Amino acid sequence: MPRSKFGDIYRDLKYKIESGEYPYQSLVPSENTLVAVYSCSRNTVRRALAGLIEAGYVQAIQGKGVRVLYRPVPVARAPFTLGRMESFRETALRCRTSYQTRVVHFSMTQTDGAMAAASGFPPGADVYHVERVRIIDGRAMVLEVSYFLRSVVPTLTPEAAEQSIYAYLEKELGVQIMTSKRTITVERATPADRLYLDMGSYDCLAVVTNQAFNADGILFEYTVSHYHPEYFRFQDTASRRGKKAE
Amino acid sequence: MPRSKFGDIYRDLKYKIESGEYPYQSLVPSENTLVAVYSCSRNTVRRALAGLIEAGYVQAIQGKGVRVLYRPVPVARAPFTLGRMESFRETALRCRTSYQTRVVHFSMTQTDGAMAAASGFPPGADVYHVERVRIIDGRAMVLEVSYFLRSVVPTLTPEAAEQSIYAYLEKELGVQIMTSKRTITVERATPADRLYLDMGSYDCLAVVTNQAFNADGILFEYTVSHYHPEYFRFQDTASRRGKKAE
DNA sequence: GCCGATTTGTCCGTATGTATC
DNA sequence: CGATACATACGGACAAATCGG
Repeated sequence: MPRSKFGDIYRDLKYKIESGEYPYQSLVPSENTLVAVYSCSRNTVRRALAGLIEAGYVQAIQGKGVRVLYRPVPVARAPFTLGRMESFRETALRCRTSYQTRVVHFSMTQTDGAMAAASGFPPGADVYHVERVRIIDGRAMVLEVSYFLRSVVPTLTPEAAEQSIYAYLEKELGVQIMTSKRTITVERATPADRLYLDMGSYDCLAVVTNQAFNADGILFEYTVSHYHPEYFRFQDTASRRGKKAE
Repeated sequence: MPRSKFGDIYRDLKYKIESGEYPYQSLVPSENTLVAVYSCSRNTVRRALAGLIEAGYVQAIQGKGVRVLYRPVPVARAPFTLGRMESFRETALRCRTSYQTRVVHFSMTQTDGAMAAASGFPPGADVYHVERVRIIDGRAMVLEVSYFLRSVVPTLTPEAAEQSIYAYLEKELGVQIMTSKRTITVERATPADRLYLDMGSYDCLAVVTNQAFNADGILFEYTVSHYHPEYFRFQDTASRRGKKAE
């Protein structure tokens, strides 16, 4: 379902880079060449390139060309990588591992003052409270504590939570995540972490708090994920100019 | 030094959002309105908005408008925040804290096989090897192990490393970081960490590995930073569509 | 439910500036 | 200097989504 031309070009170029057709340190064809290849305007080519730049795949150099910075990641050191906006299920599929979700808590409650301040929910709002353990290759590696706003997510069941909640939200309720704010910190393992995860001798873990907004700009999900250190990895790319020059 | 019109508009809108003129959940003026306000084309307005979307400040909703998602962060919980591309010095200044850098190792060496594989440098390349401890408010909080490619950075001194290396590179050598790839993991503290940092009872820390490319697309810096858990925080925003639709 | 106005999303063409070679 | 390549900016056109009458 190609919904945009620049998206098609983005994916095509990305594939050509990943497959080695445009190797590390080489220059991709010039914008004008790509205009001819894809039969589109320069504007459209530039939008596709902008996506690759943001993804860290290439770097544009004025007057020279667009250089490939992508190199395949050694698989051994990438058991579980964050970076893009994807669900646990998508991540597991991408990594080709067996996965499983266990719901260890499910209830309905209301936000109190402290929780509202931390999450961004309005105080006294009705929310679902779900706690899940993510299991990869038989090892419990993530403990996720989630809250869903009932005014946006009116019905939620432990069964849906056991599967992919996002698939359920999108297909059954028509709720889509449009924007997502994430914060990563390192914190000491709590008793709950030790109870549910195979912490071994580790006493800290990676904590990712996530706020998700739907298409109406309403904050409807607040999730705190506790990752086992050995299964946490986050990748990121930053470019200096060309975007905002702050 | 306003070097681009869309940059000016981006900064102006950002300021208006931060100052509360466009409050949380409100809609900023429509694109056509902004075109009239700033006397520019719609394309230019849209690029400014694209920057705000990527920064997580706003969310565009087709047919409705552009909604403000920004809310000021509680200062108490933000001692030291990564997220943008900035140097230690810039971060310290932004957080209005006293800071200090101690160079604990300085040498010239060559990359061996394992190091080359991890860093991305070519094997056998001449590099500077620098280890620095970052001190904030009297507490040693970051241990940084850096390697600089000598073919790009021909001269480097312990004195320059004690100050801001990036300022030195940019002003003295004309070397600029254009693209930067970052990976965040959580790892067990090493003896070196315990030696230099006030680890207390923590046995893990946040590890940020960084690869920096210059304007020619050459990888010239590889840095591994070990952050004390209490002083590490990373923020991020993701948007679903409008960019690449992968 | 329909229609029209508004608003954002996509795409095109063109022109000019700036950096590299 | 000229040719090439990316950066910025302008203008116009149509599609898709939203909302109100």
